[in-house]
Amino acid sequence: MALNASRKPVLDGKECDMSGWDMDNCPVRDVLDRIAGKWSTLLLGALARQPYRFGELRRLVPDISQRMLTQTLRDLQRDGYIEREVFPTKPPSVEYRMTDLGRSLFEPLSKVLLWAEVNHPSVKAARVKYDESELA
Amino acid sequence: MALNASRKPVLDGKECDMSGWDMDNCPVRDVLDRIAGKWSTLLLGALARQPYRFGELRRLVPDISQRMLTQTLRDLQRDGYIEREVFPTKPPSVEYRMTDLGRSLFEPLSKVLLWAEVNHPSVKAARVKYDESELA
DNA sequence: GGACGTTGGTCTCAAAAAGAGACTAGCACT
DNA sequence: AGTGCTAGTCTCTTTTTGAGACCAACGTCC
Repeated sequence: MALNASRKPVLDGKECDMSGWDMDNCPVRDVLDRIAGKWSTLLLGALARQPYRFGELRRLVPDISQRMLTQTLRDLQRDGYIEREVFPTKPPSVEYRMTDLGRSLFEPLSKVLLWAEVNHPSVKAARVKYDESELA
Repeated sequence: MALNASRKPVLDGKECDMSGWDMDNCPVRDVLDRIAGKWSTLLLGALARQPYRFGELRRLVPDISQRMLTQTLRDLQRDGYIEREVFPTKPPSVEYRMTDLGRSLFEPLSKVLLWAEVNHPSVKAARVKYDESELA
């Protein structure tokens, strides 16, 4: 059984030590499952810039359904990342804005978004390579 | 229409300026949609520590189905974050390990994981508060 | 004054994704 | 000979998501 050539942590243990993670009651999963949705990061990114109203967000993210927009906003609100305020205009308008907690989350999250933007070519190249080797 | 009280960017524009995002062909979405899956970050976190075999990962993440484990690993492999190597043992064993690209992604990603761990109490508190105000 | 647009949703139905569990093949161990 | 290990795949059911109609109350246009 000489498989395990290099079994030492790749990252500094202080930065992110998952060894103590309780898989059945994992705080990281509990938090991440919510923000890992298809639309969550997108909406957080938009609201990190400025507050938006429901219809503005719908226009900003054209291929989201109203159903998912409502649901995602509710989820983000429930977890405390955004606030919802109704204005008694006619018809009533609703504004969504980021909370301090949301901004605090978006700080590290924006780093990942930036990574994605920068490394998109590498990922696309990897896909091409994989697909080529697959059809062989 | 005095809704828009504070419409200036919340974060430093240099860090993450989404203003130029093309929603119809967005690199960030293209990359993130893959790693935003329920299991992706968990597997990346595990493989960031050390290489694992299929069965080891299954035992490490008990509530993942074999089907989703296979599929998620394939997706991560296709995007170039992990490598798959088959050893001609009997029965054959398969080892998964992180690539340099994967490690480069996991660096900012681990910051988000850390945030989740640290701020889990705040999120749970926000949920309680929301649920209380809802049933009123 | 009646048709139409606007607001922020909800409701229903269809499609896609995910979960549960049986099944595979070849070999080792008992 | 029976059992278990390996890394999956296949099928079936349940959950999630998407597409689109519908809502009520008001403003505007003609």
